[in-house]
Amino acid sequence: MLYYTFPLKLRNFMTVAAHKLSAIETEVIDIFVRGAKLLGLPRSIGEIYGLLYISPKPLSMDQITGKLNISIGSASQGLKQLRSFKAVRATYLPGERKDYYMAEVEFRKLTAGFFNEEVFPHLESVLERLQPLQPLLNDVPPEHAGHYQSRMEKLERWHKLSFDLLPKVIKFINF
Amino acid sequence: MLYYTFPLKLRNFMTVAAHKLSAIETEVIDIFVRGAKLLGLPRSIGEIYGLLYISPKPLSMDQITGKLNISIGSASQGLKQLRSFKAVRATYLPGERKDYYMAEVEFRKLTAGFFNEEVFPHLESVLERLQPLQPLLNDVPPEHAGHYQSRMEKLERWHKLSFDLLPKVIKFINF
DNA sequence: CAAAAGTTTCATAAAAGATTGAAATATACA
DNA sequence: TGTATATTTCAATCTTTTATGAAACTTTTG
Repeated sequence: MLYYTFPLKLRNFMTVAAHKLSAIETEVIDIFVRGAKLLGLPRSIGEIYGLLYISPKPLSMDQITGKLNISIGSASQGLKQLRSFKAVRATYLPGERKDYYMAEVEFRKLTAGFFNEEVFPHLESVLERLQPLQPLLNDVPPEHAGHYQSRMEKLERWHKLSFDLLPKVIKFINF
Repeated sequence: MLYYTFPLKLRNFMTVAAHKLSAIETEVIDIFVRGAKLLGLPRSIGEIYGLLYISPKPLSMDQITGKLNISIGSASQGLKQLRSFKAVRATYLPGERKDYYMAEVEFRKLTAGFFNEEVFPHLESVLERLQPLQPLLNDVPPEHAGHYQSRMEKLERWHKLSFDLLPKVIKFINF
């Protein structure tokens, strides 16, 4: 197996203390770090998930911190969040005291978990802000009242649309 | 029209020098700032778009910087990005030297622009990283070769899936 | 029940990301 | 063409987010 033996400057922005990661692990993790950023998640989440994704067997927290060179705090928090949207789960290994973690690799479960835990709640909070707007319409200059009214209605339609649509999109994604 | 006359501490995190913004403008902008964050965009983008969304007429850059109390740099960059995914467009106003900007308020155009300019390009870059992985498979310990192989294939299937799916989802959103 | 092992929490440090403002550039007008 | 106006760019600064690591907490085991 091919190992890097010193810290590797990768593609001019990702520096990994890679002496514990094989070339293939490094590349796969890189992909997930990128994916995490795309979803607005911290890089450590991408690192942890990537490592577990490619790992042939479940890993303990100290294996994770060791391989990735991240702090136990990061690992604990990252695993917690990954568990919260079911991207990772702890497995029981007989005779072992530690928890061992493995990646959920089913696309449908990942998308569902992410939308339900990370996207949906935020969307709901937008709705709450829409309510108190109506009374303010009274204080609008009369010549623009119509415009304001119609923009607020459109806003509500948008919101309702995305709110109704999201579950359907998730279903659609999962065939 | 109801105006705030001094800086307003809004819901414990959004502080607006609101003396130039009506209550309704402030609330609408607040919603878009939140939405921007949800999409991973800077708050200034949400502010600018929100202001233009609710404004009855197109606004110049100095009107935007004035009303929102943001720098011209921010406004220029923000408008540039908003233009890049067609969320805002410049309109010609006869006899005016400045550019005047108005918000694109059609949901379908917004989503299409955002996906095409902000999401899609990032997805493409993932693909590029997938290619150089194959040769590394040779250096994997034989007992795990099968596992690595299958994970990489799954990764490619994911990627293809999301790549093929996104355009369909966009179409689906727009009925 | 005490000690050890494992994990979480949280104040602080470090890094990343956004905003500013001034200089450079571009455009319009006289 | 020269001046005024408008916009863009970018290094420095500020803000927000993420990572760290030591202490607190929990669980296991002898």
